[in-house]
Amino acid sequence: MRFTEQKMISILRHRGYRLTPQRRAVLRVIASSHDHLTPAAIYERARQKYPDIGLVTVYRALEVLGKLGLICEMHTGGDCRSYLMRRPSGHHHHLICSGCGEVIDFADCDLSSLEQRLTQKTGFKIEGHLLEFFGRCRNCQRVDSA
Amino acid sequence: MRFTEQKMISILRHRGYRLTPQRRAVLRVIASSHDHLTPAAIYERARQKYPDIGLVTVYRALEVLGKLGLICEMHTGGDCRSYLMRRPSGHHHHLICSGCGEVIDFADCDLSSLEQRLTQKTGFKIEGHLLEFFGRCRNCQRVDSA
DNA sequence: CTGACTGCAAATAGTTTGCATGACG
DNA sequence: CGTCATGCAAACTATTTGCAGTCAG
Repeated sequence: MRFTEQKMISILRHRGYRLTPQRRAVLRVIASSHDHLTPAAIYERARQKYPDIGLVTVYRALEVLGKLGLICEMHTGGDCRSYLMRRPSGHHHHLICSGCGEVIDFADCDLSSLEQRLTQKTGFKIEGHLLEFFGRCRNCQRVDSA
Repeated sequence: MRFTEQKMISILRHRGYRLTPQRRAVLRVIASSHDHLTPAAIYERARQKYPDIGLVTVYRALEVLGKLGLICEMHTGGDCRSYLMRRPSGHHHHLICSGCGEVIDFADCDLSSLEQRLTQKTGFKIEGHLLEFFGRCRNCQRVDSA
């Protein structure tokens, strides 16, 4: 379901972008994390493998990766900063642990009956939706009750 | 379903906050708009009724109103800035027109079966969710096809 | 080679804070 | 009248842009 590093690299090349060590570093950080990361967090981690990378480059890499559909933004309930994570292909949603930040993707949402009802009631032509669940993962539940 | 201005004022007082002309202005702007507004937009509109208000005051008023549960944040799909609008009581969701920004609230979402499935599959204890629909309102559909 | 990419520094945008003054209750 | 609230300016954080040098292809 997830993009492999190789796959990502080939998509990058195929669309005429260059593969630089910096982009590879950003790619790896995102691909190897289950959490949603801020640009700053990605920068910090990328620096461990590639100390000379600049924060600006991280921003620019994220922009490119976003354009290619390899990563996507997160919308957490609390503050509204944009978080990012790797992206399986196509339509999907997130289940986010409020304890550790782990993110699980899922795709099987059935909102069609709700959508129909809303369309009838409002006359809106519905084109998309955003659905995210918040909760505690198994680990954090254990910690909670300890 | 929506809070009246009177109701809002009484809640404000009841919780020990003062009713100032600035807060009243912010309250009115939000209460009288069907769109989601940025702090800056609220500031601009409030200024028409109360020219001396400062942007900082708008931020602080929004903080208070948020604390009281009279307004809530919006999460649009596109950029991640926090938008705000008046709030009916309790749990609800938004249907947002991508054309004009009109927002319609609704509360009748049934996600319990999906929630159960996710809980079983992942072990997460689900505590909440964020659901928003995007589309075109009747008016904007008309404009689109013109 | 050469145009795309990087890194620095500086600019910009959005939001928060410190503090003296003002006004709600 | 005593606080709480306001408004200004300045601080801060997050992100974007300009530009000269660098490197992937």
